[in-house]
Amino acid sequence: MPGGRGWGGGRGCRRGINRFLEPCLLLLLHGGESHGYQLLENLSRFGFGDAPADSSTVYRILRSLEEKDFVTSRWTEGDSGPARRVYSLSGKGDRYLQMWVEDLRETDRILHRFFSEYSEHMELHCESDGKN
Amino acid sequence: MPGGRGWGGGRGCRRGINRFLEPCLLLLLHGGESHGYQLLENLSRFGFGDAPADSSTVYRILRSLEEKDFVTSRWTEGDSGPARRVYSLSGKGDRYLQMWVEDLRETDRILHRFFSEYSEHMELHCESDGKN
DNA sequence: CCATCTATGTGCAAACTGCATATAGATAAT
DNA sequence: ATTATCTATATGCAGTTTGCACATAGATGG
Repeated sequence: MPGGRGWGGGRGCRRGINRFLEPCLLLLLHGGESHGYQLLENLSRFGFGDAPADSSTVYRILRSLEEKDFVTSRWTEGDSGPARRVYSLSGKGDRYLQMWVEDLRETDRILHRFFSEYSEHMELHCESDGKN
Repeated sequence: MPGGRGWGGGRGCRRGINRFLEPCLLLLLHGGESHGYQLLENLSRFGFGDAPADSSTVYRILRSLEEKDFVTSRWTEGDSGPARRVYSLSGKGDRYLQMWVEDLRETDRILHRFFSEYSEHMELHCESDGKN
């Protein structure tokens, strides 16, 4: 099962768009520097169905973005709570976001191609074919 | 890099929608029984950007679909060439396709949520901010 | 006989992800 | 003061998916 909504997903069970958290984080950082925990909360704006995004995945993506120089980070002492690693988007990261957007537009086209194939096909099979 | 179009992808480099070949194959089989090689050719109808879908992936997905009783298969001697393993969609597979479609609609919603967040954000940043 | 096309498959390594768990400072409750 | 909870970051692990390379084998044409 594709691990999607309603068909029981296990550990490595994936669904939806690959690495989709990455462009979401990049977009959030385009709005200004932020730290992992805050980004995690702001990710809810993108409404991932039900699940509120796994924190470990978020932190790992942020570190991998830094490895590739798409973001930079520095430690700061907040007004309260433990120290935070604050990330900022770089110019390279900005361009990377643009590539992601193009890629997602292509994904969107592919998705709609599927939907149109689907409805076109289902028009010809509108009688409920009682398959066993 | 997300392995997408234009940023160099390696072996385990994934992109786009997870297991997307699965609903495509199910939809093709909904149109009538077929074998792997033929399905592989018909997949071009879904226009996966440039790459024409990897054959090993297609064959593996077909076997995994049979394992879960979403399709059945039988061997046939064609008019020409080697024997073919011909797959047929089962009723269970038909329902599985419906779940896939719902899942893809949700993916579509999430994708458009991203796009609207993106354009909404970019409206406020229309001046080209020369990030280094 | 050899190259090529048709057709199906395995091996492998890289990559992604969700869950569990670890760590630790700060804050609130008892 | 001790304990629990919240904030914040991170690692380990195992399951899953994927693309590339490669293997196998029958059929067909030169």
